[in-house]
Amino acid sequence: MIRRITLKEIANELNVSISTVSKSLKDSHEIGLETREKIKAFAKAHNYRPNNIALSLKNRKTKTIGVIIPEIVHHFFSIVINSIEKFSTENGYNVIIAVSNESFEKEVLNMETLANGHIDGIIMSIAKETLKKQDFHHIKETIDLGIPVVLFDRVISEIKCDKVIVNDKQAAKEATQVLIDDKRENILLLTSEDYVSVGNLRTEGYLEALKDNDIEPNSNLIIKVKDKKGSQLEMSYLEDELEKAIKSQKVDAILGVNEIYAGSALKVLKKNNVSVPKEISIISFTDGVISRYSTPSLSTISQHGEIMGERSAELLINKLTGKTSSSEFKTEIINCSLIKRESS
Amino acid sequence: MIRRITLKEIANELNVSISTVSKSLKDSHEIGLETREKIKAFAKAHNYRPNNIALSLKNRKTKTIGVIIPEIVHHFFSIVINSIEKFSTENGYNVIIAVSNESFEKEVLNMETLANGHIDGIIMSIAKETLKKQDFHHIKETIDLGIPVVLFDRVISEIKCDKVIVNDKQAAKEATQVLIDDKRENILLLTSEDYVSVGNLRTEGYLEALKDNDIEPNSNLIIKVKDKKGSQLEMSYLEDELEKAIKSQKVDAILGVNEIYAGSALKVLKKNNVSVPKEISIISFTDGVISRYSTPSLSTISQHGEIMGERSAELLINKLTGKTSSSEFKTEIINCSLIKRESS
DNA sequence: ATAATTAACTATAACGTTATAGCTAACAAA
DNA sequence: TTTGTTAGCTATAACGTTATAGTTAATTAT
Repeated sequence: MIRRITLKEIANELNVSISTVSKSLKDSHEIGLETREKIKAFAKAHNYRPNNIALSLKNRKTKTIGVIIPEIVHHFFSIVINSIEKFSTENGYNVIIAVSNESFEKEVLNMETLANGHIDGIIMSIAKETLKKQDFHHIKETIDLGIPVVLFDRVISEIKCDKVIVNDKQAAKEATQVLIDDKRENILLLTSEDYVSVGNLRTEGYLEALKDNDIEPNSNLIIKVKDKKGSQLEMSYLEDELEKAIKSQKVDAILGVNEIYAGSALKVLKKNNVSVPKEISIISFTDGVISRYSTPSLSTISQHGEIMGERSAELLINKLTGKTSSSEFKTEIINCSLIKRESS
Repeated sequence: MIRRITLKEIANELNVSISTVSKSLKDSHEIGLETREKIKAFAKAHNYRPNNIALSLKNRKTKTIGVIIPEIVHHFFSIVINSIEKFSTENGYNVIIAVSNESFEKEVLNMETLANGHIDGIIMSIAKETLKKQDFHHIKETIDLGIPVVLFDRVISEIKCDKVIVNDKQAAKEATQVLIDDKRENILLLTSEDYVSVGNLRTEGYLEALKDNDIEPNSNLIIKVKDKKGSQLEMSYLEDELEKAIKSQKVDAILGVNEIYAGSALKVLKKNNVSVPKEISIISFTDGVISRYSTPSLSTISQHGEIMGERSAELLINKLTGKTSSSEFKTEIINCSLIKRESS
């Protein structure tokens, strides 16, 4: 085992001061050329690398970004992380990941750990439980500490910070319109519970499209999937409700607020020998792997996770490097796009 | 903006020395009860939190684990990360993620960055390009620096460290046997190129099963998917080759070394109106979301990513805490299990 | 009464850096 | 000769901790 060499050790070996070594390695003209070259050669030969922890302490900067997400085994979030990681690395930042698992408590804990020196800024998407509780003190405290925060996807207006969102409402409206234009008027909406901001916005878009086309909204056509932790229950709830719904009334289209819901719906329809898209067509949010590999493949609304990740990282890094003022906040809206496949 | 309070500031405010504050907060009996209580109250009121960077410098420990993976938008890897994150957090460690994107250069870079003070140990799965190049100097150097490394899934015997793998060969053999028992003797293997250790082992298992049943292996029934970066090309290669294969010879089963290959195969079969599993049955590795949501759902061999992640983290943390000797290495083998669904 | 002990606290060094100010010798300018 | 300048280096403090080794003053033992 070879311990990493330090400035001090180099200084001792070459009988110069630590300052001389430090300056030489920075190629300072304060140090004579000969000494400088000698020190650089020695450092190189001994594979000197500055200790980042010491630098962090000195500079009060860690060059690390914390990302807090509700889930990691999730197509959309993993795409966003990937893109954050890519952009950050390119700009000299490391990424440290924390998963809240949709739990308020864990989110708070994660935030506190990260805020204690580990990171320069945070990118996050809020846990469902936090949204339900409406308790955002941890986020506010972090911001008060001078640590910039960027919220993406699941955001709240109450907090003043940079945000990156998708035009959920508009996208849902447009998707609904596409279904209506296809002469489908009994559109079933598979959405999440009200406190999830994005689900809510998508529901609004759906309702607006109906209104614009003078279609009376029908509460029997809106299924709000109860989310139980441990998604097994969640899914069977969805399946039961959907089966009831299609048996008790006419349904000729389904709009799902995420891929899992739509994928499950497709399974239910097939089980009931309903042909897709002939009898019922489907459009869903989240352009993930389920949509592409199911049969028929699902038409989806892409939320452009890569762009969201990149923009989030960019907004944060701009704050960290002082490129943008620390008191002015931007909300970037990414336009969704409808990817037409076989299900519609 | 409220800057985090430091020991020094508390000391100044209360007219005591920094040592007194430090000791009081650690409830040292060297300090009188009254002073101690006063300091603790003050610290609490001002929401004092020790600066982790300073602690890291002092203790030469960061309480952080680095994870280097080839991809993050990938069911298996994201499950492993999730599980590493969970176990690590429970044991007081943070997780910092780096993605090699299957690139040797990026893997080396990631490794060097992480090894410069950021982390106490590394868990990694080797990039394809690195496996191809057979250049593992970066991993060896890290180990030489006294930083413990745990390899999972894609490992190499050349490096002495803890490893967590799956009994790939045996699992492939068993899956092949299941197909043979179902009277399928023309089993097509969809595998990766030779340098990918796991693909290789799975191929070996497949061949062994054939041999055990006195079936002559047929090279036309083995498709080695060329991996081009940018998976679009990779997939069309697979689709073209597979289509040729099923048209030119009898095929009654397919074994895919991962879910993407199997999912793509399913698409090809459907396009060609081949009924699954009646005419051709499918078994694949990686128990992900594609397998569950495709129709028919795919029988898969689960690699138990959660267990792999947990074991990897456990092995590493045991090294970090000195629970296990730093010179003895273990290879844990996780048993795969076959999950039977509709495709076989 | 003097030495020994103890309680309660403080000073210092160290972890590995870097920025600032300071020092010394050589040489140039007045 | 005296002062000023410059090149080339060093000392010091600081980032926020903690462990070790002091330092007092009061108390106890002899």
